[in-house]
Amino acid sequence: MTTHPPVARPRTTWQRRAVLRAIETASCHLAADEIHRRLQRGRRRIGLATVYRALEAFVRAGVVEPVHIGDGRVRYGLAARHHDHLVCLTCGAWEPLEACPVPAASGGVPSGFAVTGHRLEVFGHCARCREADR
Amino acid sequence: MTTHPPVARPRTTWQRRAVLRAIETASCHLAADEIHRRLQRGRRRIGLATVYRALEAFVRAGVVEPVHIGDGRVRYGLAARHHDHLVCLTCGAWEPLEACPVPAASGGVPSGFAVTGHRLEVFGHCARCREADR
DNA sequence: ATACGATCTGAGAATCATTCTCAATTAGGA
DNA sequence: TCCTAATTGAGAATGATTCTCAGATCGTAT
Repeated sequence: MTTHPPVARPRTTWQRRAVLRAIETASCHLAADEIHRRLQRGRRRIGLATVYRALEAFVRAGVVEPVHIGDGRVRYGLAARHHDHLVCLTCGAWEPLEACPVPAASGGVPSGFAVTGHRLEVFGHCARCREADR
Repeated sequence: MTTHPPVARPRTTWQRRAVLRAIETASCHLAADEIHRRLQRGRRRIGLATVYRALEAFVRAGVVEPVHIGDGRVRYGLAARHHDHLVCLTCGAWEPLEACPVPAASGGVPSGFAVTGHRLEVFGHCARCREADR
């Protein structure tokens, strides 16, 4: 038999290309509505629901990675990039951590598990908030 | 001068004690509405908004730690406990990582930043999914 | 113990991100 | 080109979280 499994094959549309391009060219992670707003600047309109659907497809495909920074909305970035962050529990500031403190060979991971990446968030209070708090 | 800074000093109320106790006695992370539901079982009623406010206060105080697992709601656990996880990108399985691969002295953190904790998520594909995928 | 002011609470409305609905459009293989 | 399933847009629906405000309560000073 030649029939392939009933798996949905994603289509290539200008909308999805636009969403991916927006993420690729962004200097930081973008929330869905930010991507949507940026795309409104072009000639053709794109619906917010479409942006969400495209993001869902990319995340499922492993191309894009969702990140929660605690402000109530999800941000998206290329999965290939490295994402470790510093989060201030007082003001909510969220900034990338340059040096990655996670050893390449992650200890404690079961032998059968194939590691493809990781995300580290370091919590605490930033200098500014500690200063203001005293 | 004896006057203390105009910083809000949190009060101890039975509601906050109940919320903290619910988190402490839980076997896993709880979402706000789960905590609320558990507390409804007691004699006295407690409002959902109060649960959220208590959680906010505890998170700000560094006692409780919020965790996003991607289902659209935030879960809470004691900050003292360690929370590193293994996430399978294929089946979505999410399990605690016993050994913590993150060095105690997190490198790359600015000197002014007071670290109170961290969260690590290691992505990949579990043995079971890799087996089923071939 | 009592008084008083600041903080906290409850209930429901309001907000906001995300998902769903459905008719119309479109990608892409035959 | 044709056909069909996948995709889209607009707005409604959903669901988590936050806000509002009057009344209850905590904790310090008296």
